[in-house]
Amino acid sequence: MDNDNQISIETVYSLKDIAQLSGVSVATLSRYFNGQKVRRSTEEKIKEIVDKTGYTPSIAARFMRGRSTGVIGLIVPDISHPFFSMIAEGVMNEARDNGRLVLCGSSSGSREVEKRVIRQFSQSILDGLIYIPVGEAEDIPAIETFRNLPLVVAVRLNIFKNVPHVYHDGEKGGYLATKYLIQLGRTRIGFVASFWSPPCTNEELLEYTNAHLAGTFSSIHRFKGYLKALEEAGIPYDPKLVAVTTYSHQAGVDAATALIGRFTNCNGIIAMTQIVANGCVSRFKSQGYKVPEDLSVIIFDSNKQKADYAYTNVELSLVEMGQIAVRTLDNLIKGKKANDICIDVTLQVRETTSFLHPRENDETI
Amino acid sequence: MDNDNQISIETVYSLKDIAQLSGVSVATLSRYFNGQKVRRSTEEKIKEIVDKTGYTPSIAARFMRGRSTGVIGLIVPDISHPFFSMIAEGVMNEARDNGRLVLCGSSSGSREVEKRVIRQFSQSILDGLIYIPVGEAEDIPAIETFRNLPLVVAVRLNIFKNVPHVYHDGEKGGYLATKYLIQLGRTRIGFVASFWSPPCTNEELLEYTNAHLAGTFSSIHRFKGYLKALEEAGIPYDPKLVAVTTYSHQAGVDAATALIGRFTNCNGIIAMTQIVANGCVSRFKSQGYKVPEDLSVIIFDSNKQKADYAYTNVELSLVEMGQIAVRTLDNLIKGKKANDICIDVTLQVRETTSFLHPRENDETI
DNA sequence: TTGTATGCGTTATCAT
DNA sequence: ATGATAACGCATACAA
Repeated sequence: MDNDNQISIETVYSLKDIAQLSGVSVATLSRYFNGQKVRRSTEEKIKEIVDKTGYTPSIAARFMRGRSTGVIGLIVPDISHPFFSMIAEGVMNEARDNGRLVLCGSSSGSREVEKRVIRQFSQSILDGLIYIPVGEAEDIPAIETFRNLPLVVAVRLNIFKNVPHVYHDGEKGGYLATKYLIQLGRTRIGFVASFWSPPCTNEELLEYTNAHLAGTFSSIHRFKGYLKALEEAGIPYDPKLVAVTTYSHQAGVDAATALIGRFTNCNGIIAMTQIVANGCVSRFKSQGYKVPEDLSVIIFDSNKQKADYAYTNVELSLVEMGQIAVRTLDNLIKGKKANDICIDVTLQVRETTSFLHPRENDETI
Repeated sequence: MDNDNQISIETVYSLKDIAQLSGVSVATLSRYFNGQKVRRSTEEKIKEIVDKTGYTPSIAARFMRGRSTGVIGLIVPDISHPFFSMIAEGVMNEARDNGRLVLCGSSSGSREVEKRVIRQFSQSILDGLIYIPVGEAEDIPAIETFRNLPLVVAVRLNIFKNVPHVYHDGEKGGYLATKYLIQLGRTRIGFVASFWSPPCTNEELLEYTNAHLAGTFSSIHRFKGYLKALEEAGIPYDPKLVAVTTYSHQAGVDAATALIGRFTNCNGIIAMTQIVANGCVSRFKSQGYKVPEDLSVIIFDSNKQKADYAYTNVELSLVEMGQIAVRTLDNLIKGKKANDICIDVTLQVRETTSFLHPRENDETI
């Protein structure tokens, strides 16, 4: 309100405008905005006008000249799923703090949609891309699809050669969970493996572990840890204790139904997500099981969002994964070499696990 | 593998390249790609080359010429929160199906961060912006901040004049929930109002309803419906039955503690989210309350992600809200006028509500 | 219907 | 250290 310049905050200014207003050439201005040194007095003049106008460079024009735009892409299978939205939070936070913007697309859980998103993205203005593939082994896009875009794969492994992958140590997670249940005196441990679209039956899971594309599934990695812990403890593997299912609440119910129907005397459960575990537990409860006494449960999850049960879980640090993915991509964009990053996991003991107190008659549950 | 052109799929092509390869001028090409009519034979030639090269227009150059980029912005308070990530899913789906891209930023629940995001966004290449403000009444950004960008506000009301808002009918939701609990014979209905940062105490809530910025809070709207239903039923309002708190699990626990501590003989609860309700319920349960018999609970939520309790809830259709926001923004971008859209809500009766069976001695709980 | 020429905001080259 | 100018890929006014 103090003085009424003819400079309006509504307008969008170009370098040329600023040059005119400040009496400094566009070339010098460009250099200034790109961090090069200018004379002290020049800087003063520029700063004044920039303050008045609120000028900021056009990222479109910048990109047209072949420079970086500060925009990175993020493709997730389903942004409404907390697992991915927490990673996205990490990506966006880290990106923002580095002055980057995030172009985000959700594949809605479908490879078909994912392809469309990738196509849209690769013709876009991105400096680089963080790609979380839909969890199906078939029909993975070819690396050429990404057209020389600096690329980081998150969550999943072994998707592309020579592309950095950021993932959790699933095998260690499966191992820790299983070992802990064994330490609690539980030897009938159910493993509920979740897939977006299950590639095999419970009978086939052990063999499928060695299949060509098996390395891309988180359930498989965790399953390997499960096997390792069993072997270490001298407990024979029983495929009846495996349920192969998907990622929904109903999937958990179905898995529990299967485990109960096979008379496995299951006294421990390892599930991939909280939603699935909720389904499992509700089914077991309706059969009279008590958690954690009769059935101890461990999940893989980030415990940020507290649920009804405080699940004992393998902590997955999802926000952190997003941040790491951005940093890795940054390195790639700057031309540095970037390697795969395996994020460590820890077991958080909460309320869904306890020592096994054997009943008089295990058969009659 | 059939014939070996000198056209490589790796290269990025410009209009000029396509002009050279097809023998059509850049102007005609430009017109063609913008949907104008060209001669049949010309179209054939263009199509052939486009197929071979995989050419797509540079959105940066397009934007520089003042045309639309197909990019819209989405600012959410916290993408890791399921409430917002489900809206984001709707936004991204609808945007994708319209050939648009979504630049997405998370404010991490802080007005300060939100300001930075807005600043980044408004100097960006957006055709328009969907803005979900952080839930604090203070320090709302000025409309000028958005620099003539077509703008749609989602979730919240009364943020800007002459800007379309897309929101749920919170008052109806509060009314439906309260009325239903009353129909179940419950007259001591606790209202757990959640805020990102509570602007008043439970004693002050009734008065705060008329405050300047109160219209921006979803809790307030729902509270109005609560009051209306009470009045209709001739039940006097009791501020002791109100708990003003935040959005976490712990907030729910605290709210329950307050309600219990005030000896309110609460037999119904209306909570804003599932997380909060979970906290509430766990606290009441530890005091011996049974859900739904002793305490019936209704929440506001989208029931997509099934929890342990199948909560009776006011269904919020969040994905749909995202879609509607995009369509509204589309209209705005096309120069059409767009009005506020109030999305209808319905009550979904599930397992956390039942008729009240009075105890012998209500005092001794 | 099609082509030519100009300008959008920026960076890079070259000269000063 | 700074300024003038060409070039980036596209859209459009204008000419053909």
